[in-house]
Amino acid sequence: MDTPSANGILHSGELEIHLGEGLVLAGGRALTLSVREFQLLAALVRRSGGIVSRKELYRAVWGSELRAGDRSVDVYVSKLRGKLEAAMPDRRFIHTHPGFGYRFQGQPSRDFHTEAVGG
Amino acid sequence: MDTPSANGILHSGELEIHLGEGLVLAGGRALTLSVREFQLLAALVRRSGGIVSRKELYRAVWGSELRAGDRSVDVYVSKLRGKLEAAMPDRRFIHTHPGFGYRFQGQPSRDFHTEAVGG
DNA sequence: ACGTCTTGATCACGACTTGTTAACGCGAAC
DNA sequence: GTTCGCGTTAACAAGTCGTGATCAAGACGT
Repeated sequence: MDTPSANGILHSGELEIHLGEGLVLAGGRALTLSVREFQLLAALVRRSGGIVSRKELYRAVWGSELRAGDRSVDVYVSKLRGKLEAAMPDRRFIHTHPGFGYRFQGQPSRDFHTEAVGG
Repeated sequence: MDTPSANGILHSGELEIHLGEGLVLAGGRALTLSVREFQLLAALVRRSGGIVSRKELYRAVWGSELRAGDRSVDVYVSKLRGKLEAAMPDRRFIHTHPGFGYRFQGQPSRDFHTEAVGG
């Protein structure tokens, strides 16, 4: 599911992230992301399947230490979700793990109690 | 069945506990546990197969002494059972030993006089 | 059988965390 | 100068957590 590929392209499910160019293709369509949005997505996808804490995400994207009360990560996760969802409705890529952080999942998982995957 | 710390990942049967991230995979799927639920599970799995008393569990998870009448451990065992059972029905991981405490068992055991797992 | 203590399960409520949107200032492009 | 998008902070909404209370069910000795 997750190809860390040599050439600088991350694949995860139907997402294709061209690291060098800042380009993201979702199911073939190009997304328009700001620099921060892009970096945040890249940071999450690099650790696809794992939970990444806000501290780590902040370090990875902003390059400094997360200060108490700073909600930037949450705001950008929200924006990112909006754009991903616009491109691919009925897919949820970024999952919240309260108290721990966020987790990116490229493949939909045969989820045990929800997942109304239409037809 | 039980691999103590390869790199911060506990395996027990079909459970995979990533200690650093707070991530639990049950049969490949990610569970969403609260911090306490996660720590409780980790404390039980660390002593997989052995009985862990409420006192010990409380110390391990809450970091202080269990006070008389405090039912927190029981409540969280119940929550944990619920989530584990949702992920893997017809498996029972956490066993009660009345008067002693709780015991985690990763593998289903073909036990000689108990375990009527009605099929 | 009975009574008693332990454990299972659920609820309500306050505290806290996370989601989301809007306002503001800034700098770039025109 | 005006317009535009971006990034930050603030504000409010929505959701989650953890605790103690409560009642049902189970274990255990007599």
